[in-house]
Amino acid sequence: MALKTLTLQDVARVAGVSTATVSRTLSDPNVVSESTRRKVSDAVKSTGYRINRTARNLRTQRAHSVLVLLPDLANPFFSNILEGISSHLSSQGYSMLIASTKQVHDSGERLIDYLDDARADGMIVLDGGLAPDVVEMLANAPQSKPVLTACEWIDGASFPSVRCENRHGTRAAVNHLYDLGHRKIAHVTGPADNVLTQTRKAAFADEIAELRLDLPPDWIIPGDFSLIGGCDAARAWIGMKDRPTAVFCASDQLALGFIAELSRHGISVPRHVSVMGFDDIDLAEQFIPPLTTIRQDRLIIGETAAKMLMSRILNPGDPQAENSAVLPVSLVIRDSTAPPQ
Amino acid sequence: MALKTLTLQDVARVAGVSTATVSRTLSDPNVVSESTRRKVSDAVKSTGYRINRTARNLRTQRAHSVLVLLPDLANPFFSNILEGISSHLSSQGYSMLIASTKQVHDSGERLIDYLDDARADGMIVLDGGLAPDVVEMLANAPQSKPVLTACEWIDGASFPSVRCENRHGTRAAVNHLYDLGHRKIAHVTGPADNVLTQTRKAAFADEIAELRLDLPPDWIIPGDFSLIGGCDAARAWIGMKDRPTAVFCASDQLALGFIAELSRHGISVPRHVSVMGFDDIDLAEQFIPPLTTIRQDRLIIGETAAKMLMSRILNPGDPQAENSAVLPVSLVIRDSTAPPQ
DNA sequence: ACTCAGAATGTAATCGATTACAGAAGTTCT
DNA sequence: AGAACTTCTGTAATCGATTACATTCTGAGT
Repeated sequence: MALKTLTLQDVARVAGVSTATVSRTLSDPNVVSESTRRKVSDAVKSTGYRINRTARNLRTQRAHSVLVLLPDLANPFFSNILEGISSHLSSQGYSMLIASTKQVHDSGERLIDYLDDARADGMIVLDGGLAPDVVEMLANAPQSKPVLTACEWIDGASFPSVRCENRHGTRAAVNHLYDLGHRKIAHVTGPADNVLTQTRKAAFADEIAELRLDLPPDWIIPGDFSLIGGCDAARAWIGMKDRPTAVFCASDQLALGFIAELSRHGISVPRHVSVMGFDDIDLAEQFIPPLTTIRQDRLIIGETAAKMLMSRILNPGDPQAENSAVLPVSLVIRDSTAPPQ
Repeated sequence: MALKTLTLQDVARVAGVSTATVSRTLSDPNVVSESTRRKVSDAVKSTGYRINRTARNLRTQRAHSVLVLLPDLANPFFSNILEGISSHLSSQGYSMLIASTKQVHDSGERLIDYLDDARADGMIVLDGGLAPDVVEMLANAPQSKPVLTACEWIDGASFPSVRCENRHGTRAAVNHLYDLGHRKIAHVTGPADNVLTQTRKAAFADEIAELRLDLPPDWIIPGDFSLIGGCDAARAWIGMKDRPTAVFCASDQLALGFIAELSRHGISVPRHVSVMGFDDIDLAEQFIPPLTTIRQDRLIIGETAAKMLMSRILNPGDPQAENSAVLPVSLVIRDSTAPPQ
């Protein structure tokens, strides 16, 4: 049962040619003659030969795989992004390795090891909150392997990145609420140190100012992108003397938690207050009420990131490699927003 | 900047010993003398040497990584399982490769290639719906590398597996509804060809029979584990002449979709009908109303699967390797169930 | 001082594919 | 026919770590 591993040698012997010829036939069929090509492919079929990637990787100095780093594997927000990444990578014969920041930390492994020890040819970072020393290391990547950030990015570092139109999306959200007639609009933010939080918060404040609306400090409610954060924010809203009539949450999860908590207090959306999210996760459409939100296409984010990274891996040092991409977002109007009472 | 890659040779030269000694020092410090150990570790530090895994893998005939196969990366149900798997693997110095059945199919890659071409040392399958020819191939795994199924399993194949107490969970669900006073209980199933669907459906029917309750055929409502499936099922329920007063859904997503659709028709849960799910996904607790469900601990499922696979990888042919594990589930009572009107 | 077991280290083969270089075979042109 | 290419194929070195086997060193025992 456990056959001896088949090697190029075996195929070469069966085909009656040298290993070099077999290798060439496999990697670039056009350089060998028609007859050889047939002999070799027959031999491959009859022996059931399959290439040994490890050997190939050693010789070519490529791992033929890419590391994706996320803050938290259990967060469904990333699933579609991974799907997009993996889809492009596998079309290129590359595999996807996954690690979460938390685990890397727990297991005492240094992130950069993946790049250093030839396990991966490049890296896509989905976590803008990497510790500064880690960022430092990546920036001086010893083998100068490409690193790219997606969704989030890292302030102060200059990795190429894929981002969404966060400013534009935020302003579209505020405008939507304004158009419905809202004049008292609050914002539930993500975690304080997050780049998306900062960008969206600033865009929110800018747009509110441009519309000449009031913005008391406590209408910026600190959150953390999670369901629980949304619940907390809802309680903060409930406790306000002068309650905003609309709330723009920095993530869908926040918005869902917010609505859920309100509902436990007998407050109904959008009757008593309009609520918006950001992301358009799968559940947004199915929630009660279906959530008005800003949609980012996570599949495309993933694909774009993978494409950009692959092009840097395959053409290292190409000066005209795209350095960053900004992807569009769109306003999706559902039932969680309505004119104020 | 792009330094020549450091090899064992370099370390050996600096430390003034042979490559064999360096290698031994790294893999098993106890076999070398105290003084050598220090010389080598100094040399490693001063050169900044990092092992080349590809070379090691080639020589040891191990990939030091495991492939995880899921039906659909975008399904949040799997995230926690992945977290559990990855957590254990990385503690063992192993990496996790991920592929989705869909992509493998799209890219024309054969699954077994991963095992065949030395990219992975073993495989965890989270998709019970693999095509029979694929299963056939895996079963006759050429290099006899271990394969294991988790959550779902494959009828007719005898891979070791990690499962949950599906029967017990289902019966607990039915009993909970019965205890609340329900006598007319329906079941929304998963996709027809799924092993979990079949198991839970059978357990449901058994328990109903044991309780001597009626079960008209249309009270088994076909679904597909998804939100949309739940919506469809809700419309089926609405269309019934004699409506069941409680519905046990085969997944949380089904239950959420079910409740959402009812709500769009002005029907409220649990006032007009009690609804239960299965899984206890993160959102179950935050939904309105919070969902009564059967909890499976997905982190532990993942960890268990990884442990079992690793033990088979590290001790191949160990006859006393655990062949399968059945993990407990628990009833989580929240607000989506109540006594009938 | 001498033997000998055991510990520590070194030498060199090995894993399996790729590829630089050289040589053979086949074409075209004068 | 011979020169000058082009196209194909083969030989052998190479990627970087591991490890079987050989060798040297150490110290205990007599």
